Amino acid sequence: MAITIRDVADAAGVSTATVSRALRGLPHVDPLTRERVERVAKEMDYVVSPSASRLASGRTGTIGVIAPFIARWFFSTVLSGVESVLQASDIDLLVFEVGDPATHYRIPPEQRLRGRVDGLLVVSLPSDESAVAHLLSLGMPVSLIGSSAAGVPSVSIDDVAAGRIATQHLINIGHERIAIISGQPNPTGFTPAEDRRRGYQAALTEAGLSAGEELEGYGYFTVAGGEQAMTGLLALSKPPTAVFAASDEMAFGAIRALQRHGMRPGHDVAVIGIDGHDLSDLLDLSTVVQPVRDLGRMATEALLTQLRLPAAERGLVAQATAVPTSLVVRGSTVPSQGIFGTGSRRASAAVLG
Amino acid sequence: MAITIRDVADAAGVSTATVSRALRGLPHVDPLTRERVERVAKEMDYVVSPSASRLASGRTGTIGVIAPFIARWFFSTVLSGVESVLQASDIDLLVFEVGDPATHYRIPPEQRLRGRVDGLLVVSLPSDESAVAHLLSLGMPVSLIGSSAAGVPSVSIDDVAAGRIATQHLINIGHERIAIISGQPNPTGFTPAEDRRRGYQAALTEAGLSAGEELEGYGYFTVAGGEQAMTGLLALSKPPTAVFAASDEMAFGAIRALQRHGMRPGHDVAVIGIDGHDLSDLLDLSTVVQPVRDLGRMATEALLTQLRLPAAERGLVAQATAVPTSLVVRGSTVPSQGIFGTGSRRASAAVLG
DNA sequence: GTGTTTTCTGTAAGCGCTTGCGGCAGTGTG
DNA sequence: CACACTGCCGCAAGCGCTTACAGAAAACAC
Repeated sequence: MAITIRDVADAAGVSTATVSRALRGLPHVDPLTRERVERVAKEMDYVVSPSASRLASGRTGTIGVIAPFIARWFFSTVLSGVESVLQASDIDLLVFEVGDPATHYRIPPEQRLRGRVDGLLVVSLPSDESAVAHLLSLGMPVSLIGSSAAGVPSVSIDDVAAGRIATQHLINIGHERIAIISGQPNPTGFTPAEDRRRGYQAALTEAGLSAGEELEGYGYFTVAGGEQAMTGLLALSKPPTAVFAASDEMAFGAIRALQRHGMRPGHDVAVIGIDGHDLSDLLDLSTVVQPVRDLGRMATEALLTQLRLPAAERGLVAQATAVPTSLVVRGSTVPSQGIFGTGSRRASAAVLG
Repeated sequence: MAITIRDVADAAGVSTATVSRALRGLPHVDPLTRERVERVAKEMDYVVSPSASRLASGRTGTIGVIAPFIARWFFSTVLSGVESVLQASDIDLLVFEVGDPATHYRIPPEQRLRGRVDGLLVVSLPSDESAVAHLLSLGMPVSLIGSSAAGVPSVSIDDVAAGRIATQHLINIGHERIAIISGQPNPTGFTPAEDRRRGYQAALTEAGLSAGEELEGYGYFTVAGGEQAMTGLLALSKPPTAVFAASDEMAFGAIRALQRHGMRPGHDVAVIGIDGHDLSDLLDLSTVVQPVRDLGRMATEALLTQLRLPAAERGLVAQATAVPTSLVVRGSTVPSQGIFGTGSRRASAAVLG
């Protein structure tokens, strides 16, 4: 049915070996021959059979992305960054959704990977020693996104610094009773939650503030998780005046909890998140922006670089790249503006007047 | 290196053919033999080589998802629905991000697909005749998600009905000057935008209201697009009192525009969207909820069913499935409540009291 | 008991590429 | 002019499966 390399070879008057070499840009092919083969192949609308090529070469031309979820902002944004790089490189993208890092996350078993992908991008790997070991035992290039581990290349922000920046901002605008909402301090959780908390604590300590343990709220990295944690904090006899949420979605949840209590973010309680979520602007949320799409992009490029190297030279460059973040201040941390920016300010003024 | 079917065959004392048949659950294998082969294969930790299997069988065990974007709520949610079905079936998922339907959307060229996937899931296919034709010419099972076309199986909501329901709701709560924000009436746009507008117009007509053309706002299906369109509407000499946005993200944009103008959604201008976006609850947005994850799930199941059929029997069942929606009313269409639901209501009550 | 099925299993021919190796011109070198 | 190179190219052996097809054995019929 479909035309094969044999057909092209015959039509071009060369052997299949030459067609293969010519089409893949390998050396040892006469420029004129190459040109002729390319022309013939194009005319015949020939396209290499991926399966045959993979079987013969042992390479799959595919990389896998392992992520806890697909449908959440952070992960889908990373994914689109990955895709953008891959599009130019005719490498395929295989997606594995593996569930929550804190609970049922698990790297697809070797059988699911072996022979399917040449390399792996792992998003939000749990800070579990064995997970890292397992990953390395796969014997293929790996690149982490959004978390890091010794001995594995990774691309992420400096989470400790991000937590510190967010917290310092709250301190700078005059808060002293500052809570945090983050993921459970779970051994199998993932490092960013832990690191951001460390940044938070460091900032408090540096400012001479104490971080009461009752000001640490935990929850899933979701709107619901943030809402629940914030609700808990509001129930304290002495609630915080400001909250640092370890993700924008958690911050959204905090905002929601405030709303439900008839309070206004920025006005009654300051809120800041981390991420630079698409909708943080809409919700007037201050946040430490991380270039999520670039995270995916950079990690992919690093992985592709590895893959292009002969296997022997790999792994010598397990680099951990930290990309810069930027603080974006919005109404949720500017008391005088209230949560809804211009609009609410006017409305409030009207009511108050 | 890796162990092959040959090794298993030798260890089990049978031929490779028998191993192949036994492991794939084909008939004509003695139960005892099958059991033995399975045990040996397991002990040896054998896993079939995908490339070899694909080359020999001509099947790829992979389906492709073609979507305009990956990082937007609707698409990533569909994708996760697809994944959830695939996870149980050891079929691989290849993702193709193709860009905006209204502009540079284009189905990956045949060469990119041939030999790579057995079937295709196409999300938000442009209502372009040639795109459909191209798709069918691929000669592989296809299933559309979120749009429909004659002769191709599809899973989507009834967009006309959804538009009508949303608009009727606005009419029901007393509005007469109702605007719409939707995508450009572009021939290469995608059908939902068009259909939702038709539902809007039908509802107006049925209610004896006229739809002035100046009340039709256009923009991209994004927050920015919605904001821009809403801003235009607000600049009218006689702005609408209610707005139906063809997607929740556009509705978010509309809300944002209102905020910027010092107006409150639900209070000054009613807003309703379509989608049931994760954050519509947070923004107190009324919306016509569509079960997006299920869309992906159902389409995938339909596709898998097709793939399991012998090629000859396929295509006879090009069914267009319409899944039900549900109207969720929130503060953005309940004037007395204002935008912030319970919280604001209480606040208002306090103020009013 | 012979002839016919049925059930199970093996043989072997691919599937369409890649790649190590060798051959054969053509070009330098002494 | 013999020699060794160098540059191109073809041969052919796989890569690890799947799947007609055929054969052997067991089960059944008469």
